[in-house]
Parts: sequence; C-alpha cells; structure tokens
Amino acid sequence: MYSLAEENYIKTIFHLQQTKSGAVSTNAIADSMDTKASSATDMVQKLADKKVLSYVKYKGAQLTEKGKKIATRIVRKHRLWEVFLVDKLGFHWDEVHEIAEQLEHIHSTELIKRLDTFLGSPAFDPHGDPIPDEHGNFIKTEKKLLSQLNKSQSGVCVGVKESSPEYLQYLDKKRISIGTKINVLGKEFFDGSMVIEVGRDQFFVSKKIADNLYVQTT
Amino acid sequence: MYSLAEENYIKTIFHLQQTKSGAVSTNAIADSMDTKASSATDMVQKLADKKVLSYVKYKGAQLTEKGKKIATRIVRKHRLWEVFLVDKLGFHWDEVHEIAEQLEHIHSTELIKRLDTFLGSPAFDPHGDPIPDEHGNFIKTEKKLLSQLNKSQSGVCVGVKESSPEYLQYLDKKRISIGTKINVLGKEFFDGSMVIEVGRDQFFVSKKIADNLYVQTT
DNA sequence: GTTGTTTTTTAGCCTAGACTAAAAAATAGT
DNA sequence: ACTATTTTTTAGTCTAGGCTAAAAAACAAC
Repeated sequence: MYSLAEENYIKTIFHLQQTKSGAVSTNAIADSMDTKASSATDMVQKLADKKVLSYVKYKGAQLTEKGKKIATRIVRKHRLWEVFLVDKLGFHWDEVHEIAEQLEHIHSTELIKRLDTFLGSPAFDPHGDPIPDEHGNFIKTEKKLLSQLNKSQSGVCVGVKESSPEYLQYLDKKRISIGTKINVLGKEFFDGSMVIEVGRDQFFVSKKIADNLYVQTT
Repeated sequence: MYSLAEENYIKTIFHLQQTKSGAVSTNAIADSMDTKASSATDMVQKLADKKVLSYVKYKGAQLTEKGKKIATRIVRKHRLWEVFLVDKLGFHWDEVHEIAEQLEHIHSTELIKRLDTFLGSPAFDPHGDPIPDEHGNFIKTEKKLLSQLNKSQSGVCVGVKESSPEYLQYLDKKRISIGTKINVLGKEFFDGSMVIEVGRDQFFVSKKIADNLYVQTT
C-alpha cells in the first residue's frame, strides 16, 4: 500500500514522462507538484528503494513497470470518478478535477470494478482523456489544440485546456461541448484566427479561443 | 479544514458520547481507535485549543456545538456513501463500512448535496442508522437488540451488531434482511432463546442469534 | 486519612514529509 | 579547458501524529 504522498508523486512522474521522453528531473517533479526540489529528491530516493522507479543521481527518475502499473491504476480511478461526477451527479466537466483528486486515493479494487460496471465501462472521461482498463491498457488518442488544425481539417471536441467560467459560457453559447464536431473552414496565418463550422453554424474564432480547445482528430 | 486524524477523533468521540452520557475519557477514545491513551490526550488537547471540544484534565472530553456539527457532517457523509455503495453499486450491507470510512473524508459540500439528491435523500443507511440532514438533525430511533424484546412484541430488522459472513448467510437463509418484520411469539427465560415469526415462517432462535440483530420498535 | 491500584498525563523519542541553506555535480560560455 | 551559472543533492530543522516509560492525579480499601 502506498501513502497519499507517494501516490501523488507516482502520478505526477507518470504524467511528466508521458509528455517528455527520457528521465524526469526532480526539479520538474517539484515544479508540477508545487513543492521544493529537495523534497522531490527525498521522495524519489524512497520510491527507488521500493522499486517503483529507477533513479540515477543528477539524471532523474523513470517509473519501472511496477510504477507504471500503480500510476495507471490511479489514473483509472481518477477518470472513472470524473465520469461518475459528471454523468451521475450532474457536475459540469470543469468542476470535477479537484474532487476526483481526492477520490482517486480510495483503496478498494472491488469498488472500482463495480463503479466501472455501474458507469457502463466508459472509454473516455469527461475531458476526453482515455480511461485505462483493469490491466492498465488504454487507447492513445491524437489530442490536439483546435489552433493546430489547418483549413478543411476537422476534429471532435474532447476538452478544454485552461477553463475559466467565461470560456465555458462562451462554449455553451456557441453550442460546443464534448463530442461536438468542428470543421475548420479557414485559417488566417497572420493572427491564427479561424472560421469554423459547428453544426449548421459558421463563425469566427480568435487564436485565444482556438488555443484552449482540445480536439481529437481521426 | 480538519486533518484525517482530527476527523477520526471527532467522529469517535461523537459516537462514544452517544452511548455513554457525560465526558468521554481519553482511555475510552484510545481503546475504540486502537491507539494509546497518550496519543488521545495529545489530540484531545489540540482539539480543545480549536474549540472543537471542552476538555478538563483527568475528567475527559465533550464535543462543543461546533464539534458536534463537524461530527454529524462526517456521519452524514459516511452513511450517504454507504447507501450509494449498497443501492447503486450492489455491495452487500456488510461490505461497505471500510470503504465508507475512506469516502467520509472527501471534502466537498457540493458533492454531498448532489450525492444526497442522486440517492433520493435517504433517511436511513443500509444498517438502519439514521442519516443526519444538511443541518445535522436526525431522527432518534429506538434501536434495540432482538434479544431485548419480550413475548408478543415485534420489531423491524434494521441491522446487525457484529456481522460474520456465517451470520449473514444464516439471515439470508431465514429470509431476514433490512425491513423484515419480526414477531416474538415466545421467549425462554432460562437461556434467552426465542420463537419468532418471520413472514409465514415460525422458528426457534438462540440467544446468540437474537443478540446480534438490531430491530426498530414502533 | 493513609496506602495501594488504576487512570491519565507528561516527557522524551520516532517516522513521514515538508522546508532552508549549503555543498556538489552538471552545463554553458568563452 | 576553465570559469560562471544552473541544477541537484545533502545536511539539518520543523510539524503532525504516533509511541514508551515515568510521573501525577484519581479512586478504592481499609
């Protein structure tokens, strides 16, 4: 069994090594956990003793298979709970992260098995991120920002990057939500603004807006 | 905000002062928390500083109104989660306590409000214990052991005291579950055994069995 | 009321996990 | 290749929450 602190480190390292390849520096860990590098060093050494990760002084840490398994289990729990909060309790997709951060640390494999069944074994969470299965396998999605698409490409909205209430209200007004298909009709290279098609509507979006929306391309 | 340890102490003291009147001794707290009296003393002093309880050295602790409010909120969460686990996820009433012990510490008032609505604002948990409302008020039930009833009295099954799988299987076999009405047809004073009526069935139960079943009398 | 027993508290120590400040290694600039 | 700078680690300290052993208060017995 791992402590709350250990689980949080494992999860953070997992996410960091998803984006950047190679070993993760203690500084990167500390930064993304809002703590100090010295604390990260301590914990990384402790986790190395437990064979959760391999660690070379001054070089950084890398999760072992064991570590990755622990991490995906936590991610699975986090995302299943998010589905629960949105689908069953009616939370908005933007309100659930913090609560799921707490729920992901509940220990009970039986609970997760039953929760998964109760939710209909969803493959994606409300932000469009894939939910690992019991064995830790999950679908790798090609998740891009809307602003990365070019003219006449299209994608399905799967989430937002940094979500303020104002931004979410904007999306509501334009009838964009998870699963909405978006076609890029035109793109202005000068300022990155776009003309997009949503349902029958066609309208202009600034780069700032396109920079905050994640789409899944097929 | 209170730490996990603090919340557990508050909850334990609350339960102890429900059963015994007057101040709760540090020893009683330590016993029911599986810790040492010295640790309980430390924590009780800390909680007294925070005005959660009043504490007189060598005399014991008593929750203040503030403390009781905190405690009932935790109890409310615990029992709502138990309803969720049984009603929605299909757990048996006997399997949920440990998981609810963890879930009761999730912090989010909005979550509890929505969970309550989702569950249909239940008044009782799967063990027959009343669920406090948002303001901490709850129904005081007259909960007795079956063995405390006399001839020709009756009660509704609301829970078990110490539940082993064997005992629960026995109840299943006899078709006794939460809500089952039980009439006492006879009672033997020599050994405390009874003849009871459940539905159309009439049968003999030993004192040991009658000592483990909670009934609510009307 | 003195004495023995039990209960409760105090004093001192331990571990997890955080921190600061200083030392050491790695990296960069010339 | 040699400094200068940045990154990372180490050493030492702090707090929360436990623990043990000893001291102190409360209670019981005569």
